[in-house]
Amino acid sequence: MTDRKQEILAAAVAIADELGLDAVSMRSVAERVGVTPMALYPHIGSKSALLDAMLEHLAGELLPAVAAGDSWREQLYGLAYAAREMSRRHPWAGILIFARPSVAGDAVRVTDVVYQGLLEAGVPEPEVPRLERLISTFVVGYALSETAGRFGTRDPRGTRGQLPDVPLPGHARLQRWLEEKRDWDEEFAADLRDLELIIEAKAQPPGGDDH
Amino acid sequence: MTDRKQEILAAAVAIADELGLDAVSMRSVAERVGVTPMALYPHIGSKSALLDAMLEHLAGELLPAVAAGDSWREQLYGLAYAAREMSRRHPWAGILIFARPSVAGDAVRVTDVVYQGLLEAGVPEPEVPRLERLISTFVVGYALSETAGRFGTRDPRGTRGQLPDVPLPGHARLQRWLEEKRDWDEEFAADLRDLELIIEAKAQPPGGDDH
DNA sequence: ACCTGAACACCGTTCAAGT
DNA sequence: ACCTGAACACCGTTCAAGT
Repeated sequence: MTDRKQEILAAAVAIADELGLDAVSMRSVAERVGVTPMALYPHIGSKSALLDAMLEHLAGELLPAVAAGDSWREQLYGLAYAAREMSRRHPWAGILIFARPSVAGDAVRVTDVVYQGLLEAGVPEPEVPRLERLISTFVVGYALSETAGRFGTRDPRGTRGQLPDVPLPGHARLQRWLEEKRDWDEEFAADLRDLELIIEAKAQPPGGDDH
Repeated sequence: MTDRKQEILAAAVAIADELGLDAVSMRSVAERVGVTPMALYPHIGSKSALLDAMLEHLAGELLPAVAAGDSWREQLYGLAYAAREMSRRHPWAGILIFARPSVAGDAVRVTDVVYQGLLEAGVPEPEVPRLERLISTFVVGYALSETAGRFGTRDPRGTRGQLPDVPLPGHARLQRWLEEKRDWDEEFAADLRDLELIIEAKAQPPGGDDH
């Protein structure tokens, strides 16, 4: 990656962090770099390619969090928390991950760490890719729901929602818990523990000869 | 909702279905309705409000799938499959659901059905809202991953991915399974069964006095 | 090799004007 | 009450031209 491309990418990430992904335009990035919009094209190809590069940058940020951790539990929890923190640093991460089919080099390495963790946990080989997708879908979805505000106003008496004029027996019965302020850190941790239940249910003792 | 607003909404949905969400512009919608772009504003307020109306329309499409089903299992499975089918009818659904904080009237009713199902399954009341978010996050995330192609090229030898020059022990060990063609219907069903494990682990017998 | 400037076909939205 | 037309400040991208 050339210096110029690096510079363009950094400008795009900075703009997305500060003003949101919609504010990333060839024109705004060019202005930040100090150049004409058309000067970007030889370096990054197109707006679409720029977004792909931003996506790959995210995977690169995630990789360092992957090295540490002895047990598969530490590895997978560490990665999940790192992904969520990344989503808070870069609130546009979730949208990009879901909206763009990506197999960037570093993203594959992150996936590989999850594969290794699940294998170590004793998940049978044919089940591992599916469970990786299940877990990553949830983790990215959760992070995105947080940053996009999907979880924000589920109480129908919230600012934007008006109660439909039909009975809501579920909400009525849960009223007490719906009024409580949620701790999203705690909820994420509880969700991961629940997903661990699935892993443990699949896990088999590691063959006849235990090490 | 006035006839005109109905007509505008239908035009927007049709354009999104045919040409993608990005093709939905005030100008393209207006043209389809047979009117000037500015004529839309008194009826729908803004582009953002139009997207909110599209989101609410999705919840309205989901509601009929909710009525049927006797057991909580039938209800929750039925709803999950209906959501996935809706996402195939309207590939823009997932993006909109994740990107926009929504508590439309009908969306709350869908959530209420999930609450009722989880309560009936015996999940303790304080856990129900969290599990609803866990499940809905996964279901919408899965549907979006499918339509956006996130699952498409996870094999690093895929069309777009080039293998990084680092070893990938997980991929290496799973090579046989990664080469297999996936059945996404089957995978979704298997994922739902796994999530049911979580529900069952939380479930308690329905109190001392059985109804 | 790298950048510029003008141009094209698009956006959402405001505002004054028409009927 | 409902719609139009011109205008403003934006988009991504192409193409010919400059150094």
